Amino acid sequence: MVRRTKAEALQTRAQILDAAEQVFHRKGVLSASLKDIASEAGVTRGAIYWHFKNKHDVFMAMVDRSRLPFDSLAERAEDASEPDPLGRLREFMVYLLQQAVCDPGQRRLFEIMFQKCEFSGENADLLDRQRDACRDSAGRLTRTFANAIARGQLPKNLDRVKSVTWLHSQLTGVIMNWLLDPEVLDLERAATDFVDTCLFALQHSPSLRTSPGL
Amino acid sequence: MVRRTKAEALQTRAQILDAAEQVFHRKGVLSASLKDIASEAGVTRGAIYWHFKNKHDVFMAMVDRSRLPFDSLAERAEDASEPDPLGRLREFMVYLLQQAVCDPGQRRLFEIMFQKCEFSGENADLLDRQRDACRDSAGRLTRTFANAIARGQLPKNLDRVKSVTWLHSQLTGVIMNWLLDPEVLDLERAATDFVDTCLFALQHSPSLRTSPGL
DNA sequence: GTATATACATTCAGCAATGTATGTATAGGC
DNA sequence: GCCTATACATACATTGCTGAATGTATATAC
Repeated sequence: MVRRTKAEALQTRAQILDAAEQVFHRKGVLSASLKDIASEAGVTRGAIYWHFKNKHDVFMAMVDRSRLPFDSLAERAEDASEPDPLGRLREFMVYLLQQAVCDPGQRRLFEIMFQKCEFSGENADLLDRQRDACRDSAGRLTRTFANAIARGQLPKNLDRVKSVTWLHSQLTGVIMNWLLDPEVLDLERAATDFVDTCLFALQHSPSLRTSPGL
Repeated sequence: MVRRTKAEALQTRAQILDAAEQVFHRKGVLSASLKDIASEAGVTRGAIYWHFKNKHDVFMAMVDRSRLPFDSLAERAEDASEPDPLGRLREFMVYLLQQAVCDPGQRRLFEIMFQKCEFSGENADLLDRQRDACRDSAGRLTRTFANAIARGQLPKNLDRVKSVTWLHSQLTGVIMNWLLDPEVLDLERAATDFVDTCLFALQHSPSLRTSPGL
């Protein structure tokens, strides 16, 4: 091959990331070699080393590429002027679960992160970033909860830390468990019931309140 | 070194598995080499190849070694003659969560499985075994639920598949989330509240029933 | 007491992946 | 129309690990 235009170079970069996603998903992040990714992308390793520092750099770029679609939905839920914060939160959670089922790219991403990835060595910083992302979501949930409490959608004496942590765990748990065994349950149908059960528990479970007697 | 007695050989084997646990936890399963494990165990790679076929075999042996303590507790909950199946289930879940916090070995195991392990290539069968183990637990939960329903501890029209899947997801989600960020919450204290919230939802959430109106 | 299987240590060949160095043809600025 | 940075491909050296082969000293069976 020869020198491409800038637009073509960007496309090459995207091709490499697409290929990486496929290969990471098929063989696992650590087991995948740059040779694998290169041949999947229809280029040589030289091209990869031109666009990226090394495999870890490719992986990070691939992860970064796909954090966008969820943000807008989540933001609306934590907007203080939103009259129905719990409704937005419900929408968001259902959407997230259904995306995991229906969007093959999203599902692949989840499977890579949950099953095909070692958080160690070079990837140790990825664990930190996961933790940061986790705390971000927790912060959003906390603000959304505050709005919901102000509007009487959640009880005033809800233990914020406990309930946020609990709800967040529910989401990751459902996704992870379903990915492990997708056959046992039609998650797309069950999503709303799962989410509603979580919200029901938030609203009514005494064990998530600060003062047990209320 | 020289020829050891059978008892000493068994101890060597255990040493290797202990070392593997440490090294897998520190470097990740795929990144760890047999050389690492050997030097951690104070033996040479020759010793490992004597006791095991390869690294994957070591890993499998390490995983198999630690499935025992939970079984007895879980079994009591699914015993049809148990007068308080939900109470046993509660005990078991709380115990499981607290073990993840307090028992360093158990925690290490969880961290290896959740964060330091790629389920791909040679480890693909491990994913199958995870799935099997998951279905085992689901089966136990199903039987326990049946007992609880028979004894009036859970509603008659509970959707078995949905509720079992949901509860199981809660457990794995809580453990996984806490392992990612142990600082934000004292899980040992929160464990009972989390479990009670889950049980509360099982008992009262309309979204887990088969017929919504009841 | 001898023979043999055992429980390792040591050595070696070979591969596969990585990173780098170099080649090369073109795009785009002047 | 030339020059240079760009966007790759190709070739090479190095490394680290694996698995198997071999060595060896001792339990243990007989």
